Amino acid sequence: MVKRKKSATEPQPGQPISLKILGEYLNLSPATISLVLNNAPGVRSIPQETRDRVTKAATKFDYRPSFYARSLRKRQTFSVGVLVPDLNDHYVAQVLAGAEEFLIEEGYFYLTASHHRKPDLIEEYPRLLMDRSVEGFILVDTVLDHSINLPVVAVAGHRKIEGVTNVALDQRRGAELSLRHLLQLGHRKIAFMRGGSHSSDADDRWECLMAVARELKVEMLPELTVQLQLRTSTPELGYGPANELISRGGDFTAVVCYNDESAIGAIRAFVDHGLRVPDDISVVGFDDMQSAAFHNPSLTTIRQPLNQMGIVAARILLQRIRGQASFPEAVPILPELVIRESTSPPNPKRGRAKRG
Amino acid sequence: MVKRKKSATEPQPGQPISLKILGEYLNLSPATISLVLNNAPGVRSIPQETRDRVTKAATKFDYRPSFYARSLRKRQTFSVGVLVPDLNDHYVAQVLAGAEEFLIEEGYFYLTASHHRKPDLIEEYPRLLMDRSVEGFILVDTVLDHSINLPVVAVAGHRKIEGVTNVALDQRRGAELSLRHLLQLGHRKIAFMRGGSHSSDADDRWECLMAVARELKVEMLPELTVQLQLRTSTPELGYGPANELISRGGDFTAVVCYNDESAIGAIRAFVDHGLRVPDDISVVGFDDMQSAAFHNPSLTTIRQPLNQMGIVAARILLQRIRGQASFPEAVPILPELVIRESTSPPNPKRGRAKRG
DNA sequence: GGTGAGGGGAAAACCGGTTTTCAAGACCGC
DNA sequence: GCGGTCTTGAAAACCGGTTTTCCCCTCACC
Repeated sequence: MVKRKKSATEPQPGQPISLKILGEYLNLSPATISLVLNNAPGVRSIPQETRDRVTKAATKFDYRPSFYARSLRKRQTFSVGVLVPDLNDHYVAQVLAGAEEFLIEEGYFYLTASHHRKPDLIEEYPRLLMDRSVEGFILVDTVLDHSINLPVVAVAGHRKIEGVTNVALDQRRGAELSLRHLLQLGHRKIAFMRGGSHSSDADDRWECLMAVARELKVEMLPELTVQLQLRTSTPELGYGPANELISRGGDFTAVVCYNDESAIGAIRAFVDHGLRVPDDISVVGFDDMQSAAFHNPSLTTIRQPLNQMGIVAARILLQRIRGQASFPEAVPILPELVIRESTSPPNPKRGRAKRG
Repeated sequence: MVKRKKSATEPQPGQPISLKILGEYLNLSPATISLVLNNAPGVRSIPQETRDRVTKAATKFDYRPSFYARSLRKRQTFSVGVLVPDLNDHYVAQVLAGAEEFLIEEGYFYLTASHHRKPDLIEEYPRLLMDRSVEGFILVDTVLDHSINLPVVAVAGHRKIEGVTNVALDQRRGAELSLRHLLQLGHRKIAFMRGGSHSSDADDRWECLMAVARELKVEMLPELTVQLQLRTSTPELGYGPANELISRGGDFTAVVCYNDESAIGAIRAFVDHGLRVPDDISVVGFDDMQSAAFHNPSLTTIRQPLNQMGIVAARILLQRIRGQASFPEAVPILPELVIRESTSPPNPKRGRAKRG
């Protein structure tokens, strides 16, 4: 009776199982096992019985291929890089959550890098991530100043750069929604906040506001416009600028804020000056962040489907990575008006008196 | 005259540069180049002139070693896994931002997975991340139910599990701060919110509250306590429970909320019932999230140094990964009381009338 | 002139997979 | 009894590094 050579080695439990170990146990070559487990073409020639032995052993020892070894050979890492200004930002977090959802579903993970809007980091992080062989990038509210030799999808407006697909809100429609709403309520004296120049949506949104204001014959007075300066993602963003508006003594009954964060800061500033929102001043935000409905007063705002935008960004990125022929050059997203408590008709009794 | 063999190949620009390519260009073996670039011991024998040629060529062609190849051989990936319930959560985002700061400084990147508190994902993600050879885990507000064969550091309380280091707030002190503050203001009828059972801090915080309440002789009446149910990270978390408190008709002048998010929801609920904060009801939050100071009213709360906790977590994790002999079993963090507008002495004129 | 030491660098093994090539034996037809 | 095809699976090359081993050459010393 000829015994089949006995398994040389029963793998030690607790040790990581490699193909070689498995091969020794099964008296098969690593190559064969790889073929079977991947159901590769060419596995055809391997009889069912052997295949079963292989899969059974793999299950038994909970064989888990080394991702790094596999990636090295296949030149695919199933990971992407994500560049954000700061994780502590509603906009960023919501977009990221959406993107993650889609990526994980597709077997991708992502490496995050927060650049805090520092130019040197915006320059450096893409390189570091490329060193780690990410297959593409998602940019959230981040403007790149050089092009990258990989697929890139940007959420929030972006200058046209070769190879960057934009997932951008239809800012023009956003401007229409907020201005029309205020006009309908009866407001005519409207103040405006322009986003900081570092924010990638700021310029586009501003231009759309100007264009729509012109069409709707709303005046944008210089003394009633302020630009955000801070790079924080807290309501402080709008607190100072709102104070500035007040101290200029301008006459206005409503403010169109850059986003919800700054709107909350602005409301705080108004309250601190004894003004009531919306009775004395109506405030319109932008984004509809999760707490907007619970603020006091709750915010009237322009909703961006941020989660959805993250999903879309991830989907397009993977399409591009997979080299699918057609992907959109830019994907427009439609905002909605959400009416809550922070806007109301202007109070006729209370024209804001000029001060100083 | 014997010519040195001419460089066989000038690398094509645009092509990734490998050691082999560089070797052909320099007429050196890949091994030699690796030695030089890493300044490995044994490089001693290589003359300065050769070294210079190597470094110069590496710079010239911007040689960037393949991270995957290197990791494969060195069995080090310089990456860690981060498990969080949801990116859309102030607590999580702040801790994460802190951790990232430290990790990147040390050359580490991290892979994030949001499990949304689903048990199957909490089970699955660690495996997926280990497949990708993370060297350790940071858990944020996440309770693991099985131990992991890698260093793990948890932020927010965690059951004692083998191999998990806790970076946990001193909840007892937090309880003291909030209760003492309310007592000092004159409150005696205090309502309490207990965190949802899924939140890893909830039980610990609750027990500390009970203990401290007993010591300070504050009654915790069953009809004045509610437990959070939702798994969201929006103020809605506290909105329902606060309504519940009101509809029970209990008599209370202050509420200790589980966190700021629920406090904001609670305030909203009170306002919706025509109650004023703090005039009718004082509200204490927990966390001191970034917008707490800008809410209306601004929140009195117990501040957790979340950013710092993230940094500490990352530092300890790296210590453990590097096998440094001593690392703390658990790291206590001290909270602070931040007094703002949402608390004030109770209004003697207004005992909350029972309804129903 | 033989030997030993040191300088310089190539060669090879390795990490753990994937993929292509190739060989041994069985079976087949003539 | 001999070439040809089919099965089956091993062997080898490869991905791009790191690390150990080893070899050759020169020079000094005896």
